[in-house]
Amino acid sequence: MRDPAATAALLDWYDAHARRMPWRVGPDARRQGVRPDPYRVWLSEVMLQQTTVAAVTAYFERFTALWPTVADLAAAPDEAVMGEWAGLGYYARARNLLKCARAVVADHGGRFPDTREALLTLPGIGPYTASAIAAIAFNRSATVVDGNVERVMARRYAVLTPLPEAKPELTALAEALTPEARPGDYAQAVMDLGATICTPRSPACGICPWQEGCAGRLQGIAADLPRKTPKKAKPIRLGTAWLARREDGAWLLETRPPSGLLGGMLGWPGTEWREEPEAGTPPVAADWREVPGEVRHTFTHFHLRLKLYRADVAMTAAPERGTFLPRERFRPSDLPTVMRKAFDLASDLAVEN
DNA sequence: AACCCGGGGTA
DNA sequence: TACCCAGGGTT
Repeated sequence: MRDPAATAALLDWYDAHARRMPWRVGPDARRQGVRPDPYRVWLSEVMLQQTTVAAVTAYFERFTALWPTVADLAAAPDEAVMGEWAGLGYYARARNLLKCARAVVADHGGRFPDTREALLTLPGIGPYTASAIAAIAFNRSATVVDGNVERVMARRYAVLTPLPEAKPELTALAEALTPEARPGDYAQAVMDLGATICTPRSPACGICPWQEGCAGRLQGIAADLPRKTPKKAKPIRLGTAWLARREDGAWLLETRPPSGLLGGMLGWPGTEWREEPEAGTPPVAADWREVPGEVRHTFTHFHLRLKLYRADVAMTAAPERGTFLPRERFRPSDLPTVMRKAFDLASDLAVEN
């Protein structure tokens, strides 16, 4: 049900308190009719999938400096993009980012389509991102539903159904409430509200522009919403990795398979990661030394404990797995975090030798 | 519909 | 520790 008074209160609050972000157009420019660049909106929204604003900002600045337009990104080598994405997580996003940029250039003349429906056909653009780009970049009245919006709706309407079962209900409530005017600002306003006032714990209901219409607050249950079905405990998986350095300083690395965990990223040769330990074979014959300690890292659905071995090998070494990456082409920042942790731990050992 | 997929900040 | 996050793809 539309609520013009609530919409006005929210937009007033947004105009006064909108968070500054590199991909946003400031209020002054917006009043002069400046629209955000669809490329920058798209890039920021993909980076923001399951990732916080604080984590995204530096990556966004780096990407737009390296590749100012979608055509620049489409022309970039895969390894360059995967390397720049390293550390941000959910690496399927980076693969789909490139696919999408190349599709925009090849199929849409280098311009993003301006409807939610057309945006939905592009790789890596789902219901949330399609609505966000349509509303923010193209001023279309699309309903944006992310974790913030789900929480705000669950509280505003005191929805007791637990997530994820409640998703359709919360989406319908958000759609019914979406106004026709200023769709992009409205979408970002609800999300800002969820991020800064209607927070998961200890919501600041006393300063909320929607406090009067909020059933959750009236019933005193806002902080307990949305309800969630319990999650499964994460199992512990074990693995071994081998870090070999050649005499010329090159490191033995692999490009991981294009799909699955850390797909398409650089990594150290090693065993599979399983709950039961696995012996495994080193990738090259050498005098392997055990690295004291272990790497601990938590993924979406398991905890990993990684045992490391390190060796210095001759120029004549012939590895059965992996490729020696020359020192000048190896940047530790190109590694996903678990692999960078392994490098850091093994490097400490090298100093002692 | 269920499952897979990172990483960091926060309480 | 557990939870949270401007979700999407695959099967």
